Amino acid sequence: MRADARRNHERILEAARELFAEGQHDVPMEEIARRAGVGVGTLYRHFADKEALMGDLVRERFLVFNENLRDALAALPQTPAFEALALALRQNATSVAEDAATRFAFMTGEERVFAAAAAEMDEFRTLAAELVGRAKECGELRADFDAADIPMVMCGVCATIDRPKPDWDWRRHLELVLSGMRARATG
Amino acid sequence: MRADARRNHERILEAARELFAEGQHDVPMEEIARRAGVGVGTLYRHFADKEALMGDLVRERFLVFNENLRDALAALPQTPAFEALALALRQNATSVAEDAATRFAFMTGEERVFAAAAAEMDEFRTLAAELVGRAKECGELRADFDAADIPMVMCGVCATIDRPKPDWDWRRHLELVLSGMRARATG
DNA sequence: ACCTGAACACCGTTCAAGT
DNA sequence: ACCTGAACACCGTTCAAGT
Repeated sequence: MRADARRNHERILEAARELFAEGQHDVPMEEIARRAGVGVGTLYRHFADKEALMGDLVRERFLVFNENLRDALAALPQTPAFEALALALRQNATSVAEDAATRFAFMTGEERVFAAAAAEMDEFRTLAAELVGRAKECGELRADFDAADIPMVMCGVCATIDRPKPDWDWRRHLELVLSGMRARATG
Repeated sequence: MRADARRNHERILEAARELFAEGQHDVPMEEIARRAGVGVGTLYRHFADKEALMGDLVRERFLVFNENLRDALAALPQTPAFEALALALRQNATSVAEDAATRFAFMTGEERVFAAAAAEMDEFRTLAAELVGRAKECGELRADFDAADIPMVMCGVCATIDRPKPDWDWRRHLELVLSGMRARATG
């Protein structure tokens, strides 16, 4: 790939992140191209369509998620496994809250958006399963919790993050879910 | 309103429900009009725009939610308050799961969609507050749970309902949340 | 009063022409 | 190889003409 092409690729992603961050709910491809300083044709040369562009944003976000999960695993066993898991989920939610582009992609994205991040999502599942296993072993996480429940509950918290209301607070939502995950004290 | 106009109004809502139920993610206004047997102009005579149409679908769904909450209140005190609340939430989630049109409206709707159902949502909040109060009184619901958390967690479960994945199960999600809501046994 | 559908606007996507 | 932007397709919405 030529140097100018690579630069354009980066500029397009950056322009998308900027425009979504500026608050409009959706952003036209035309506008993303203009902000990136390229023609629409160039945008479509780099990304098959809008879903592919959003897929790349999702992919980058999963790289961050996975780093948070790896940090959590690295903190074991000094940190109790449930607390390490809870911290990683709080970090992931915060990272989504700060990135309007990914949030839009998560909420409106069809299958093809997530297909672009399949490898990273696989790694996410593997790391989550490891962490969930460790937290169950020490009896801090309820025994019937499944690793696949992690993406599911995160999806729920994301929905709250994405539609802020005066009397909603996604941190409360997450803490409530964490509380449901925590094992009850055994008699 | 003339009889034929009233019939058209009903037909349009019915057509929208049908088409969304048939599985496409979104449905063009043109297609809704055709299915209802009217011109697009007529559709726009009955509903200011697409959001207003979806708002009416949301409004009807809230009528069902409120009925479920009233049933729960009527079952007190024979039924324990927390169980009555849990049943109502399960019924509401099931009703959303069976209505693709409302689900789409909930997930993609902007403020204006919910504005159309403002009165019904107010009643929902009132009923939910009453039920939450009763469940706290008997110590079955955790004391720091707020009535406003009900719509918030339901929004999270809706997100799971709306994007089914092979290893996700919205009923599990709801039960997990309910488990987080339940008061811990006091020492 | 209410209905109709051609026409317009907006935005995702393509492609012939350029460097 | 890569870039450009005019052109096309699709869909939400309007409005002049009809009953």
